[in-house]
Amino acid sequence: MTLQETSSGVALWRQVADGIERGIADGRFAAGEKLPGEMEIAETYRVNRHTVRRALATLAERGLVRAERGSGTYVEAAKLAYPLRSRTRFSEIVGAGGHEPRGQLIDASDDVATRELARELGLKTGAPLIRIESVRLADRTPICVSTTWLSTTRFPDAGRVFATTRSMTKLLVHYGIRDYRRGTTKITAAIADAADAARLDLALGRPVLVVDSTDVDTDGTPLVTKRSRFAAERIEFVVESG
Amino acid sequence: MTLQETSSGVALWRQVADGIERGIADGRFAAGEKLPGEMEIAETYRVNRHTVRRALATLAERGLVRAERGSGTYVEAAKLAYPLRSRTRFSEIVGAGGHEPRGQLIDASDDVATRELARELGLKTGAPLIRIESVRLADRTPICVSTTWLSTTRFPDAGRVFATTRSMTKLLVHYGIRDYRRGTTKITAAIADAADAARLDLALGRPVLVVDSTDVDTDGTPLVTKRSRFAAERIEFVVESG
DNA sequence: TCAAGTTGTCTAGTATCATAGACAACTTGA
DNA sequence: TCAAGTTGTCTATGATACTAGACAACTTGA
Repeated sequence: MTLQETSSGVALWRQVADGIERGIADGRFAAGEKLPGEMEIAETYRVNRHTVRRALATLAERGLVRAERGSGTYVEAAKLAYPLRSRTRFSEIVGAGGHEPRGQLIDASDDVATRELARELGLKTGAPLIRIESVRLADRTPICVSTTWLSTTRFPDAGRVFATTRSMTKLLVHYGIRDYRRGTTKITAAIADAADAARLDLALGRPVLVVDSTDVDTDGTPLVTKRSRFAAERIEFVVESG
Repeated sequence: MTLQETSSGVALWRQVADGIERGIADGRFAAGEKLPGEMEIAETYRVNRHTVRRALATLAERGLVRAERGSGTYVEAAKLAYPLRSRTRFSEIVGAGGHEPRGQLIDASDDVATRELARELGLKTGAPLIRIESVRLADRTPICVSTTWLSTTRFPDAGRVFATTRSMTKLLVHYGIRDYRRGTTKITAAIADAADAARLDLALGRPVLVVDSTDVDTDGTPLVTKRSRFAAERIEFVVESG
């Protein structure tokens, strides 16, 4: 276990805290168990004991661990049960993206097409769009936040329609579109920004899976494009092939 | 665009650097394009110009941007597109993008099957395996590190064969397997550990795409299973559908 | 009871982070 | 040619991060 020696822009105490949190998340430190002593952790990460204490303090503040004077520091929280593991298919998560009635509208606002968005939607750069920010949950655990763009010309008032229907499928039906399919899907990963971290209830610096996708109608005409950010520690995509 | 105000353990310059990098990754700043001036970026993120310069310096060091005195700072790199199909080969993808693919053996050693590995490969827990650690590059830039497991019984001496052939496809041909296809693929994301970060020439704390996959022969019999870690900032998976 | 091991708290010094301002060196377009 | 706008470099200051050492307060088990 070696940390960054050159300046990485991530504080040492944060790296230690993340390391311990990962240990809790993947079961190396089980719930209720005693963590190694502060001195031992300090030696493991080759940092000062005060640095370890700072790391443990942030974890304690978030309720992950509990320190007992004279005794030790104990793991408080159990890993959340994530039902979206083995049974879930990529097509159901991403293909159904935003179509589940579980979604929650955060914000809808006007936007204009960047060159990228215009190309995805088959519009001209600067074309008026409606941008919808939404979050989806499973068992009250936030799974992903999405930003969806639709053409204002094609779907006037889409923000309000989405707010009432809370479903992208129903929204499209409202505009006379009964069937559509996935056009392209691109997947990469990034670190959650402050806003996404807050909405996903994630610690800062935690990774998210970023999925860019565009849905098209049966003729292949682009309808909506969106960017979803999934909490990587809560999700696993399964690609079907063969 | 708001940054963490309370102490998050992530330096401001790093948050700015990540923000700009994300802009490059998602196309808000296209390759070759000029970034906003340092003053403008500083105002956007509400930080000092020196902080922006520090952020840009790290991006320049990694080859993502290039500063020109008196003129501006320009976007240098684009992400490599990596299509996910049932028959994709690393060499074909990289070669198709006009880059030169290279594979490099890091280590080959004996291992035994955990329950997970045994299930993937259709073996019994504890069965002898050969574990191969390798890294793949495109034009001298490391793209991914992989850990590959093969049955020792089925592929005796596989480590040495791989060392000479430097290609999984050629290794399988050596054992009389002419064709194979992708069985399952699971994708998630994580933070690079110290070893992977070093091999991928990544800063610590940077995200990787973790791909677990198993290749099967034409009968569906599992041949090899592997876990690959892709540098998320250099790659984008493209799922083809419809 | 007592020694060993634990967390809690204090002081102090050095390095890095972030801000602020000024000016030099250079490019671009009018 | 010249003004406006750009990046490059310098000095300076305060806040935060990290290390170091010491000791108090407390728990545990022999």
